[in-house]
Amino acid sequence: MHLTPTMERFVLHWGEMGTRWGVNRSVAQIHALLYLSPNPLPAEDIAETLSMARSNVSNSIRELQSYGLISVTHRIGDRRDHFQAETDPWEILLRIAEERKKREIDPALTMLRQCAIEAEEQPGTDPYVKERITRMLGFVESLTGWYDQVKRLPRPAMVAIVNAGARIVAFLKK
Amino acid sequence: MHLTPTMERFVLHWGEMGTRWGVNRSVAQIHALLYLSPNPLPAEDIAETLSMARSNVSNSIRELQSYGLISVTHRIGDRRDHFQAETDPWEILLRIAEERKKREIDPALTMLRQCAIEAEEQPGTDPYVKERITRMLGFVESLTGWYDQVKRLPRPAMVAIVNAGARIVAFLKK
DNA sequence: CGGATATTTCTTTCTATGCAGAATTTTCCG
DNA sequence: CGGAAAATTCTGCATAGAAAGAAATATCCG
Repeated sequence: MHLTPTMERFVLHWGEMGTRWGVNRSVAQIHALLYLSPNPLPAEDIAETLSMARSNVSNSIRELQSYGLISVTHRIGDRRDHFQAETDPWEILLRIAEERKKREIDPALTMLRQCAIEAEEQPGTDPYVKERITRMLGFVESLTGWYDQVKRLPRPAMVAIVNAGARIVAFLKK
Repeated sequence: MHLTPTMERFVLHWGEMGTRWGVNRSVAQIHALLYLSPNPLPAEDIAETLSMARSNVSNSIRELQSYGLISVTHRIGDRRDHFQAETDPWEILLRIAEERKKREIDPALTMLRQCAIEAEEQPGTDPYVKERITRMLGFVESLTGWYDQVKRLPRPAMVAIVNAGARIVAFLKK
């Protein structure tokens, strides 16, 4: 697949962004490429277009699949896998959020709960320390609770919330 | 400063989290330590408690300051800087969000806008590619617009929104 | 079954970044 | 003004993680 200068810029920037957001450059670049591509691409093409090793594409694809960001399709008379990306930005955001929650937030919650229990049991624990831990735990719990509810909403509802912006508060007061 | 096993666990986990969220281990560990510490700590103590080089503490402190997460205080008869962390989780979250937006999102927006213009100008550009770029741009713009409004809200309003959870939609329909 | 094509796994570089320690600069007090 | 204490900047090394390439495995078709 041929990259126009615009596509190349997009792919490169997306790749750099990835490194700042918990995935490596290759994964993010492939994601960008598939996001832009009008049609599904076989791994070989991806490797060639992005000048990276075929094995690297293979591993990166696996990572993208674990996020649920890409899917496999086939064409008659071609036994290679063809990959295509989810193209709805909302869906992309939510799938990434879900996976990162699983990988990052859930373990953090476990740790915080454990710390809270320990701090309670250990008699000598500084009350300030206790308080800081339980406050942080409560905060993360309430945020994840909010997230768990909101993520189930139909897309149009999410759009409505975002469009309402800060006016949401006015509604709440009613 | 002495670390209880609970504090140590907290600090270590926070450090690992940091690496997944765009700051390095040292920065996150220091942040965790200061978050837990009942009183402000001088750099020397931090270095000793966490067994890291004094220079490393110095650089990490600078990073934390650029996020607005810590502040400097002094004690009479002691000319060393003493550092203390913001302890309100909401404030912590918002300051991190603000800084990451500046570092990550704003440049991404610039790139997307540039790509959108380029794609428009270049006559041969695939309409699908154009569409994907403008959709992503619109999405990020609307999210950041939402964020810019919400971040200004008083803390109690944010708490109210989070506590309302998905019920927020019911309000919107009214 | 055999061999071509496709894919994955394993091993080996390579490189960016984190961090320690040295060197330098700044600050403050006698 | 010295010179001690504190803080920062600089330099280089060590290492984790990313990516390449080799080797192994799987898939499919004649």
